[in-house]
Amino acid sequence: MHHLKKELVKADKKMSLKFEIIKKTGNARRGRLYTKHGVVNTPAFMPVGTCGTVKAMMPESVAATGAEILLGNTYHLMLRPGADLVEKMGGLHKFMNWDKPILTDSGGFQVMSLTGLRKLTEDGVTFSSHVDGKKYFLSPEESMKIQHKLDSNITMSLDECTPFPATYEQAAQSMRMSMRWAQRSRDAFRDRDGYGIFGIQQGSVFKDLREESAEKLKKIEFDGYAIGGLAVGEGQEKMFEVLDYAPQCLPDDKPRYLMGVGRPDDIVGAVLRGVDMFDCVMPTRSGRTAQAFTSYGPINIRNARHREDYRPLEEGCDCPLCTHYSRAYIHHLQKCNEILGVMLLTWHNIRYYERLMQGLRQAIEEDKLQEFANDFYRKQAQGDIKEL
RNA sequence: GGAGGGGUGGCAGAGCGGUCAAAUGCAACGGACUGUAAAUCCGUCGACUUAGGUCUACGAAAGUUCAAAUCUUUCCCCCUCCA
Repeated sequence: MHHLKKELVKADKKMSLKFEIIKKTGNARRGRLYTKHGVVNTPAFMPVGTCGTVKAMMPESVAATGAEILLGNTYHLMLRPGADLVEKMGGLHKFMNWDKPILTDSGGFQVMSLTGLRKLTEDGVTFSSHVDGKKYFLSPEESMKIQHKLDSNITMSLDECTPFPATYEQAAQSMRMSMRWAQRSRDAFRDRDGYGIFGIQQGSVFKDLREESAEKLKKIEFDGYAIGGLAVGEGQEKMFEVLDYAPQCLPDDKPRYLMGVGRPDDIVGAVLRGVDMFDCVMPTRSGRTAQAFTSYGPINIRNARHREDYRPLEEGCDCPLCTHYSRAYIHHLQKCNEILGVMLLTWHNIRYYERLMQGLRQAIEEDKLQEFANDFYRKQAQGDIKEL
């Protein structure tokens, strides 16, 4: 046993995160990712906890939804409370009372979303903090250092999330810089058992750029490969076009993570195309803006038609909202801007996502993914359950 | 009884001769949200409309004026203070 483990480590010296695929159906995979803080069953959805909290949720509640891994953010935590403090407090897991795996984004998304507040050079990015205007410098090396201090299980290499639309030249230039940064990130990453680093493919909507990016990343060797720069305004059709080839040029035996995606229908489509991991603010942000996810499509619970609806949000959902409260009540809470409304709806939305992932995983295991997807899309298209 | 202040769109509240179908906020109605600068943002919000306009509107009525939510008179309400 010991011997076997030693051999594994020796043979796989650089790789410190184990990933196994237990079943394949078409391009879809059912896998397990082993980290120091536990196992992640894939396809997996990671709720977003940017500032060391999944907004409006207690960590124990997040765990109760079935989520096995969270996303945190380098940029936000570096500003507040600062990486040194998190380290001093025993790492992000302990600090925020979440003992399951954590993946941290590198700040690459903020390179895109904070245009105007940042200056980009080959060396790195200088941000003017959106909090107080103070200047912060983030390079691949700096981002790795911070993510080490946060003690995240999965470190993301620093990239530039290429905005859309981009010309071929812009996309190529941006992608190539991200690849240089990927190498620098990998070099600065400290391998430890149960921890890993993911590279991020870019290339916008251009097939040969996506391929070139994948080749470069494979050469560097990562524990997992992310697909970045999608769901940034290109629309689902174009995104699926890219996903028809992008995951396939990444290594087959490593997890594939589609960053920032997405709506439930995006996720189902992406799983069919071979993606294993997702993160998105959609369930949490929507919880705060009255959008509720259901098997019959998203609904806006603030709409007047829910005012006197005594039914649960979703029949058969086991979240606290659906088990104990009516649509009328959550409608009322949201209209009154009550904190509880935000809490309950966030909980429901995350639970909806996690149930969807459970369904996808089971469908892959049972070789019924296509039926599952067909059923899913049929119901989504059908729209909200008709009023009684 | 005396002195003063006021009545504006569902509510609060600006406007005090033309650029006013009337600021702004709230409410209402709808939409958006994809590696979180988000408990946020964006529309609509008198009625018709061939979308250019047309009509009805700032307590009521009557006036002044080319022109009135804005000025005058009377009336009806409301509020504050003094008897």
